[in-house]
Amino acid sequence: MESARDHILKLLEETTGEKDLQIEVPPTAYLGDFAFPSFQLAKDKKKRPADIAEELSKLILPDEVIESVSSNGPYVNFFLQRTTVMRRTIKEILEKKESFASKKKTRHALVEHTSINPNASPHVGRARNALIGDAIVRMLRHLGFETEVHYFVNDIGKQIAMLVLAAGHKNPSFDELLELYIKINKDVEENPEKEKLVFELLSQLEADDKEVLQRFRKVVKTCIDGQARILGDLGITYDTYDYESDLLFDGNTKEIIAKLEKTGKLFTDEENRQVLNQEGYQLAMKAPVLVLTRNDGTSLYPLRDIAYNIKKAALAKDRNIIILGEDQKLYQQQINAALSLIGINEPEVVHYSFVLLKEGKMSTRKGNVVLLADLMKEVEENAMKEIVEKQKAKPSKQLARMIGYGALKYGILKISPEKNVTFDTETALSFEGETGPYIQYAHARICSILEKAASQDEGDCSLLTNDKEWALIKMLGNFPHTIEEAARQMRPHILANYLFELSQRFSEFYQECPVLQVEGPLKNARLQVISATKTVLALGLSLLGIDAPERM
RNA sequence: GGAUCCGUAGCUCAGCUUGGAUAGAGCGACUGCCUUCUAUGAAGAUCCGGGGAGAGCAGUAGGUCGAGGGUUCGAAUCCCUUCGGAUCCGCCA
Repeated sequence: MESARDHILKLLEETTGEKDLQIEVPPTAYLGDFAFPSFQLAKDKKKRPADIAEELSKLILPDEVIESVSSNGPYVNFFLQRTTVMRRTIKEILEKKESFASKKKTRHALVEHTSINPNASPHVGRARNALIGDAIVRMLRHLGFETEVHYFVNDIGKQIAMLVLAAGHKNPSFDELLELYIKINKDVEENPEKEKLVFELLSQLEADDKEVLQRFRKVVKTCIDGQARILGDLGITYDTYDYESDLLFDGNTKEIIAKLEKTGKLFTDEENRQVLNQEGYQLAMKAPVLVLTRNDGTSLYPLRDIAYNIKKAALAKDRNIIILGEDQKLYQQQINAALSLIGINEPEVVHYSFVLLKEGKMSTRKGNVVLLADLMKEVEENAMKEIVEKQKAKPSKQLARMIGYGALKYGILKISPEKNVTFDTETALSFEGETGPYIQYAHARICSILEKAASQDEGDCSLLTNDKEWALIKMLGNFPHTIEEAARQMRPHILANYLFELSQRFSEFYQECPVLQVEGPLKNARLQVISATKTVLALGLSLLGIDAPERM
């Protein structure tokens, strides 16, 4: 169904003959529900903005959706026909339920996210990648994208080789890996001769030594299984794990070299390595080159990465998305430049900044990290304590997880990706203010009201005359536009912020508009309002990967 | 040294991509409401005064939008300079 927003845009475009006009929400409600600023139009037509606005306000006639149109200086202000819009919005949400604002599956997307080095238990900084990626996946799926999720496993690096060395022929558990990893890093740093052993392992691997390969595979498997279990507990899953080692002897790398050779940008350096000249791509480097092979012709990581990107580009039909830390920015530009050279579409990249600790940066190598698994445990325990204290719901591990993980996820997702986050446990554990549990709580309150209410008959929306009711329903009507924007920009925090605001609108509404204490058609109408609100809250939370408990 | 991102209330952040009406939230502070618990005062009370609590609501205080310049009828938003923080700048992956 056409939203009020689209309806106004259509009328404006018909009236002015212009396209791609923008409308906005006025700063205060008494100015209207939507507004059209006429500055741009005035510039094009060389008229005074106020004149245009006045003219338009007379040309656009009220209809079943628009109650009145007026001009205020350079703005055309639209007041909606509240009853109609409220009735339509509520009807649509109640009919479509969790498929509200969804679209038919007609498009396809590939999203690569997380892709943590398989060396240890993930820390909260890495979690940011997974959470952002997962939310984008969920939003895309809702918006009609058949979406496949990929995880790239860097299983043949020096870091893994060190871990293999440290593990020896033993079979360390996932929990032991972190300690081993820290120890071996220190060890190698202090004893340079150990480094030789590391490189020896790597060259054995590349020489296709089956026994060494097995040792690598075993450690990597322990690691990936452990990481997948933790992320799986958070509800984050992957369709495909792509192993870098599979690209090692892949003939594709040879083909890529051949293709690049034809561009004339590839040269062999004094050490007999294949190097790509990247001048002319405005890369902020002292020497814009990308080294692709060793002198023995074996591939270096960038070449394998290009091969991987080509693979993904072939799979991704409409959108090809990757989530990367800000440290990968320049490197990804290099990869993109190489891709464009051989006519491959580059992926859409979301870069996020790091999570810092009060004490400084996190480094798995040095061991100064907050492990995701530890934090998950802590928020769960914290939530359990709250539940027991409040005694409003039956305490259960499941509920404590819903609330605790909700707090954790929301705390990270509400911040725009390019912002540095200084992580502070106390804030992450808080359930007050702009937090996941606040939103979950609004949802749970609605559930218990609906449970107490007997009748669910058709209500009469013309009885909804309170401004808070209108503000709440208008907010519900903004949901489709919000997730479109969040998915288009690949910025889940837009949805997170929306849900908080929606919860606020609900609380304000409930403060002024009793539901159970009124009777008859008004009661039914209000029950429908909160029922629709519940649907949107639960749906929105689910798109962020957050559960919406019915009691808490 | 070069490049990119960030800098908005005491603290944490939206708003910036697409310039536009009085720059918005949350936390913390103060005030009130609501809900709830409670010792106690008088025989007692659904009332009054006291105390506590809160995933509830509101009001108040809190701003040179890091600084300086420019473009524009109009700048938190665009451009330049500058300061502070983060990140990166061939033989790691």
